Amino acid sequence: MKHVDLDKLDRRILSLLQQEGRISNQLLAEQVGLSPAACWRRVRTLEENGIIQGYSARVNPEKIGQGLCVLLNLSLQRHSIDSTEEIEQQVSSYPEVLQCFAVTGNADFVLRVIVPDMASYDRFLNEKIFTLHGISQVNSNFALREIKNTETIPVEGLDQGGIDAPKTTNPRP
Amino acid sequence: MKHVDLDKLDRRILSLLQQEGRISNQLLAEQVGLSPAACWRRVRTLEENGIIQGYSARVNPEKIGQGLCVLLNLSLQRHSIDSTEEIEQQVSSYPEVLQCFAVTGNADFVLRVIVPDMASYDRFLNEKIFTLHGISQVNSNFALREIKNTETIPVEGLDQGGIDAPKTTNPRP
DNA sequence: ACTGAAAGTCGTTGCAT
DNA sequence: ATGCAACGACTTTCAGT
Repeated sequence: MKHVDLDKLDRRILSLLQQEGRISNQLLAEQVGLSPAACWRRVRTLEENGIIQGYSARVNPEKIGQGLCVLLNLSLQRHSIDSTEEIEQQVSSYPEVLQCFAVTGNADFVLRVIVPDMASYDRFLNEKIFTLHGISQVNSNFALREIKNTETIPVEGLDQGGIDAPKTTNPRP
Repeated sequence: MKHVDLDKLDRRILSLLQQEGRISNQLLAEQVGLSPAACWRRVRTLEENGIIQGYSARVNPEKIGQGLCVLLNLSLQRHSIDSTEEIEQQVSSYPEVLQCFAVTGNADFVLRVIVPDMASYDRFLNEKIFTLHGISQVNSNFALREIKNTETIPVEGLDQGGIDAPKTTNPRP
């Protein structure tokens, strides 16, 4: 199997740490029902396994003048399908690009771009997108409103996929 | 003006805290060139201003069996344009939906959905999307690869928007 | 607005179960 | 894999500049 199995306590820890990444280990331990030491060791293990990749401050983009969010659909010329790696590296290096996925459908890539305003977006396109080699189409969809924006991966009381019988023993092999 | 002006130190703090949300205040202070107390007060202020909205653990979805990411384009029937609020509330409540934006272009909404596998996505669509009232079109683009995925808002050495003259005084009004 | 020190709190380790 | 206990490190506050 590809992914790690987590017991109820690990999932609770992950859930709490996704909400409150700077919660003290003592409070965390209390809320999951463990001693601080036991809790700390579990967090440690989750970090070492790469399940917890790190911790971040969540910054409100509007409050620092980065209020324009754009979903950019990018298509490549078919003959440049092997120059994608260069494009991907370039795009990754742009701080305005928060997310980039290679996708099925009409476009080859979907990017989420964040900039202060339209003038900045215009500059971004002209300087950083239109200059890429092998681009065939660029389509910008502007975010009118943000309904939901979280990085909280579901871990608790949740569809675990597959059709496995529920496990009652050996929670952490 | 809508957004808050930050000086170089605040921007450095934001940058560091976005990368290492659990860095100790001492190290942070050291890296920005302040005393721990001064640094701590600035962080405090950034939190109180809502510039720092909170802290999160970054969880690797693949490692916990949430390996399928889908960009879902949702269109509404034109006559149900005022029942959007109900749809938005429902969609927000789904843990599989990490992001949802109202956008310009062909679709009305773009959602980023995360599930364990295709079977789960099938269930998600049937149980939580197709059951929404007022939907006209649903289009799923599957993420083949994740080129970049960060929530790190650009704050340092960066396009601040507009054409204002550079400020040299009054960094924190 | 910053520094430095004081007091309280917390993270981290080793040991026993 | 857990709990307890102890030490060192840290956060947070307050007076002084």
